[in-house]
Amino acid sequence: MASDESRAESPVPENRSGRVVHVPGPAVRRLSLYLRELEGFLRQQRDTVSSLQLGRTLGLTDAQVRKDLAHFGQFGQPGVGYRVEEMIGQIRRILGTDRSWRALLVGAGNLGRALLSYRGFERKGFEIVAVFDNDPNKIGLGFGPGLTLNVLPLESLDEVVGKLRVEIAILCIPAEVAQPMVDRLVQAGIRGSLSFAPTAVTVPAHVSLAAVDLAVHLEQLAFQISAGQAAAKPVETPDAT
Amino acid sequence: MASDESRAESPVPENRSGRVVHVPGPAVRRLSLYLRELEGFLRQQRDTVSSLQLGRTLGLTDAQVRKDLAHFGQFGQPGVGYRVEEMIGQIRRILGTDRSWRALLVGAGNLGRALLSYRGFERKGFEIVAVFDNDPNKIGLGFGPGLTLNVLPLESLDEVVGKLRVEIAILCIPAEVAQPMVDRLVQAGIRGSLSFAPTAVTVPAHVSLAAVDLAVHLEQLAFQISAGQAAAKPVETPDAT
DNA sequence: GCTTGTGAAACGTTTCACAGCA
DNA sequence: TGCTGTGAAACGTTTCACAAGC
Repeated sequence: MASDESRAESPVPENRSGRVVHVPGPAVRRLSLYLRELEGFLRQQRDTVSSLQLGRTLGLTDAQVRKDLAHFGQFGQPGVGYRVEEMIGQIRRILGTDRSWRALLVGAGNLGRALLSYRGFERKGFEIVAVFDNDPNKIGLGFGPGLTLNVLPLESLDEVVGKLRVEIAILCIPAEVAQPMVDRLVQAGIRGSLSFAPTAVTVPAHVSLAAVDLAVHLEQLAFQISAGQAAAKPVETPDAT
Repeated sequence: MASDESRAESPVPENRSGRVVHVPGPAVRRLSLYLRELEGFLRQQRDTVSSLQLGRTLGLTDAQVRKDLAHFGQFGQPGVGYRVEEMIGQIRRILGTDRSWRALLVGAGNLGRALLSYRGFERKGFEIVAVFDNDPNKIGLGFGPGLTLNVLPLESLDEVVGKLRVEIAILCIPAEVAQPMVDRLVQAGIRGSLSFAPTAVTVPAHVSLAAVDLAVHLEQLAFQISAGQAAAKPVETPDAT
């Protein structure tokens, strides 16, 4: 699910010197945001950006930006800033999106359809290579942007994961069936899941999980509106297991 | 957007004694998860739960659960735990979802359609009362579960927000138009926005913002898979402005 | 015996402030 | 002068451990 807490406790990548260091989970989460901003600067033909500029629209201080990036190496030039193109490449490498990932989608409902038609995933390096559903009426239907994907029955799941070397599963299924489905996917060899089911799900230690609960985000908004004067800093709302 | 760091810096609610206290942002985010778990326990006819049971599937310690809840008052009974029904009511009250919220949706694309057809929002107290789009071909089309909502032109936005007293906007629109649309919604009197546009957005201090960037969550997954051995704790992935 | 609520300690993250480089 | 990288300080969150209540 997509809601909350989250100690995405950062694993232990290595920095330029090859030393293995601890990287704060929050820093890793911000990396994706820096990348998104940098891609925007690239479209504006900017060659370099300073930490101040990079943090501005994200509501982050320049010091925060520098600290975050410094966890992974020394990328900036004093007096100049960070080279936009180089930094994009570096962050992609760090996040592991400098190559493409094969994903499958489980649940050919409205949300699944919406995700399939969204081109943003491909641009970021994620390719949805198969769609599954347990509804016999949906099997075989064309799906996705060019209706090039046929909805497959769950029976073929193991086979497809193996043959197509699928590493990531995206779950757009009801809460009640989320845990068993994740278990089955793990069994099939999936290495990570992005779940949109509004329920907690657990996975073995060698498998990764991200969860997005859309209702949780609305609840956070309600809280901010009624209890506070809104978030002090911009928030990319977190989700938890 | 829904991705990113996020200091959803917790506003300053008051606890049972009426004292205004600081509540950690992460604790507020977890409140939604506790609520979701509690609703599950309620369906199982459970009368009470202990902090240990409540935290288990969320990957949280019992101490964490108790500390979080204690920020808002004393709800538990030593030796017994928390009364499920009462706790649900308390958390709803704290989050502000003990009443219903009117929301509008901007962007009648695939994602917008998926969100509209999702009944989970209503159950949580959020009612989508209007849908807008800038595409003339979509104006007037029936939308939503019973096709009861007609897509409206943006010209009528101010009027609708005022007449229907809409407080929350849900944005399913392209990145390029997200900031101007948010500005316009704020102008119209909206108090909070949930944005799915893959871009940073800023709002004035009196307005709340939650942002969910679906691609960001996949990137975090890629990082966990390639750099780490997965998240140490379950994660409801956060999003940021 | 079981479980809460809570100070105090441990731990983690962010901010500060500045030396050093372009 | 402008900006990075980074120790050290400040701050925030989580964990511990235990007294008190059911």
